[in-house]
Amino acid sequence: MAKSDVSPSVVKRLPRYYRFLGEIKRAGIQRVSSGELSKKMGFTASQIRQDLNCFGGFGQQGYGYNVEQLYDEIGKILGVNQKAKTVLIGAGNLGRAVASHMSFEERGFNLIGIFDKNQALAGQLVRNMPIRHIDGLYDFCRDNTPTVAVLCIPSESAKEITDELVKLGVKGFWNFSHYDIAVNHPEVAVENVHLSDSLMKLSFHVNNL
Amino acid sequence: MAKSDVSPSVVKRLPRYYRFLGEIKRAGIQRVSSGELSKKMGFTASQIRQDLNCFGGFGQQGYGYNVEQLYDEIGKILGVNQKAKTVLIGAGNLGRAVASHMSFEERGFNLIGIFDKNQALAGQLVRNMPIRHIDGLYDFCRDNTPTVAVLCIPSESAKEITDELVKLGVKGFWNFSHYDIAVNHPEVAVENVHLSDSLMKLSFHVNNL
DNA sequence: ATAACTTTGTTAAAAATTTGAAAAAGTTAG
DNA sequence: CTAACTTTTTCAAATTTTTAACAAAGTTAT
Repeated sequence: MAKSDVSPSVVKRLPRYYRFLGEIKRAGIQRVSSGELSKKMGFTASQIRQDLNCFGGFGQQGYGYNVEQLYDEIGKILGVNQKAKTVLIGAGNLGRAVASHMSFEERGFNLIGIFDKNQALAGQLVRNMPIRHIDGLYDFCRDNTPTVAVLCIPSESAKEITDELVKLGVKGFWNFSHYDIAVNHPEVAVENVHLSDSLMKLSFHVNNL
Repeated sequence: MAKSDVSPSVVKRLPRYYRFLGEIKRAGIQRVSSGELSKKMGFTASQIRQDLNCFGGFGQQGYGYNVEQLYDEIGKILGVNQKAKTVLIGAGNLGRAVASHMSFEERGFNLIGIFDKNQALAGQLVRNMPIRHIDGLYDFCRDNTPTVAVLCIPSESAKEITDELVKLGVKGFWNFSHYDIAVNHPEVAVENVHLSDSLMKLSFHVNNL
């Protein structure tokens, strides 16, 4: 099956598999069956087999899956060995935390620049990288051609900056803002992290236990 | 339809509706049709009508939906007017950013305590609230009975703390750690924010455009 | 080498979600 | 007040996702 035919539901679970396999691999476990994965991950064994089979048979009857091989294969599918040049826009509380906290390199990204509109932040180091003023974004992108942007900015500024970044060749957005990139730019890849949506979902569930 | 019968897919979209209705309400718009919502939000009109109908007919034929009424109704369903007592565990980069950045009060939560195992952070103010040492968590919970916890801690510490919090009566977790609460405590409400999963999903999509 | 056992790959069925379309109800304009 | 129009509600069809079951293949123990 071609990668682009993989259903959204499967894509959503791939990172879970990857993380879990990484854990048991580091724990020294060499083989694992769909049944064991099922018990520890909370998916049905049937679903796990179905998912993994989208990419060709990695398992072996009577044995199960080789942890390291499966880990590597899923890593390849996810592209975690890529080095997509990435800029982060917005170095407020959230932006700085994301910049410092995330292992971009282990997930297929290479963070090459951090920008903020607040002149006072300029020069301050985050992750050993100076915060740059947003005015330099255009030139920076022209010179360094990043393909991915992380948006940690308020939604008011988001439309303008997104439009510019798309023009400058950015193909993927990790979007922490409330601006709806996907509706306005259906041609790029967008992954939204809507923290307040998540919080409201929790509110719903807590109030309906 | 009873709230607990609402399907996960619908619950996932409720916060989107709530946010968007809030925006257009603040912009002074008083009525809206499913067709307009569709165009601006990127769902089909049919789906929107189906979703909103789960909770009883808020709309009126030939007119559409009253923005303010619909906003209030969805707010009630989500429980954003609640004040669930909430503790945040882990005041590292991410924890501090979440504490400072999120509008807990507007989403149904009341943040009453921040904890960290790092003694050096104790007393430091975040959101006008002193960081407390984790050793005080037990007494604090016994005295203040929080019902929700935000976990911004590494997964190694997560199991122990989660077990203790569940014993102390915490019913909902906003989980930024990689520890799988839901598998081990199926009785509580869990909303996971797995940033690295989201990042890997973006990697997949960027590499398969 | 053989037999019993395990576990995958695969197919089919079931369940859930999304989309489409028509009937019912209310609005707006003349 | 009537007729044309808009839009929801509701029902049915199509699609997607999940679950179940079984045959095929390989492993392990004797």
